[in-house]
Amino acid sequence: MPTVPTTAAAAGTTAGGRSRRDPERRERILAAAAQLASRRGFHTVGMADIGAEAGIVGSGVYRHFDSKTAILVALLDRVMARLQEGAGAVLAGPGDERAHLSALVRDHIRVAIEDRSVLAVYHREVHTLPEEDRRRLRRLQRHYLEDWVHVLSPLRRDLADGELRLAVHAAIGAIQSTLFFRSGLAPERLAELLDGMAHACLGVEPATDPGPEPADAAIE
Amino acid sequence: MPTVPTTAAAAGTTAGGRSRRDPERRERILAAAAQLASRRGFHTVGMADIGAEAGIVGSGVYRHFDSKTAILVALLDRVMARLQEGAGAVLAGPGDERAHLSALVRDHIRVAIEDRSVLAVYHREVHTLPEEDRRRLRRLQRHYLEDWVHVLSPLRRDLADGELRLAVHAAIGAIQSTLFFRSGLAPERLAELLDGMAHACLGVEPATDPGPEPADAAIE
DNA sequence: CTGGATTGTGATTCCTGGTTCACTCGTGGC
DNA sequence: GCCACGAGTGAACCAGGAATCACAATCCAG
Repeated sequence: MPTVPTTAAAAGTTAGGRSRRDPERRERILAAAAQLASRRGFHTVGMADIGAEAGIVGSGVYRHFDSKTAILVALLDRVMARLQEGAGAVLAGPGDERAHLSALVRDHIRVAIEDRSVLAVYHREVHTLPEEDRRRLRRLQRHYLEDWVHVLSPLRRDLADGELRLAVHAAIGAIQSTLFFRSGLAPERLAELLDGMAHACLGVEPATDPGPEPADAAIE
Repeated sequence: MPTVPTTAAAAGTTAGGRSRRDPERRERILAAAAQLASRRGFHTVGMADIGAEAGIVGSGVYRHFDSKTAILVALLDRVMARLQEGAGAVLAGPGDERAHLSALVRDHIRVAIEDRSVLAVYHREVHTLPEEDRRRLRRLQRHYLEDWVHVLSPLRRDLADGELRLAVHAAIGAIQSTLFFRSGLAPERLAELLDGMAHACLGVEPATDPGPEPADAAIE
């Protein structure tokens, strides 16, 4: 009755595949937390749930994270970092404002599709974080947003400062709408449509030139 | 040391203003819950907080609601109903698809600005509800969305079904972006910009005609 | 004026879920 | 092969917060 690893993965001691000691357990925990939290909300999932989904028991998670919120923080930190890196790579690359802006849009779409669940969690749970972490993340978020505004600004001279920010928020909001419902569209088509709508929000024609490749340019 | 009503409001027995028995206590509780939850997240606010903000003690809330989640449900039900009523009034009114669509956009913007906090709570907390309530609300949400799709469809013959839904989601996402940051813009200007961007997402020129007035047409 | 229903209070209960702990087991270095 | 250490386990602990209860104050009928 005991010792039978219940869940899928069946990370059994002897069974095929990974041994009881999983070197990437930490990753699996993060993935599990992201997955569960995006569906049911972070506070409704217990350590037991997260552990189970990651192939261990609830208390075992504490071998990898100090607390439950530490998991959340790690998760959100990571996705925010990913956005920043993308933006950094874009802005460091060649091209004019138009090209840069379009590249920013495309990179955000990429993250929204690839890291869908984590980004959804971010959007819903930042404000539940303890003061300090929240501040830090919000600051990063503001920087990221500022990158967009800075590039958009010369293209939309008709907009005041606050209006530029609103436009950027709206564009990102449009992109992230895909986080909250399953369109069922093929990823390419999805990306294409989001791209068009984000640009429409910004009031800027998309740069036809694919622009600087944001892919792993400045990351590694 | 006891019996001194600690909190602000000082809803004291004799003091000026409202008596200890507030006829609209229920409303104040809902308002308080919306306010607090929109800032700190629903699960991080306690019954004590809600009560305090509403001028009573935590346990007193149970005179008006059966449980904590009952408050949330009442809140979300209400905002969803408001959206529906608006859409119903719009569609019942005169005008072609263009006019209807623009009116839908404007009504959603109105709700997003007026009921800002409740809508924000909705967006973040629907999926934490118990199965049954969640289903019900999601169904209503789908109906509402369907209203938009139905009107948009003839205007965007180039889009497939799933693509129409995506566009609507994106437009609403753009509008609701205003829920999550303080633009500081004047409400009229804010509404104007959101209107433009939502239409841009939908790929439809806004109807210049103000269209049918959604205001309290079919509500009372 | 009086009795009953309603609203509000403070203390108490109770339980969920995060966290800790003592212990076991597998692994990797010597 | 042996030892030390890190990963995983199950039981126990514990706090915080939702919910309950007995009681007081208020309002409204009749």
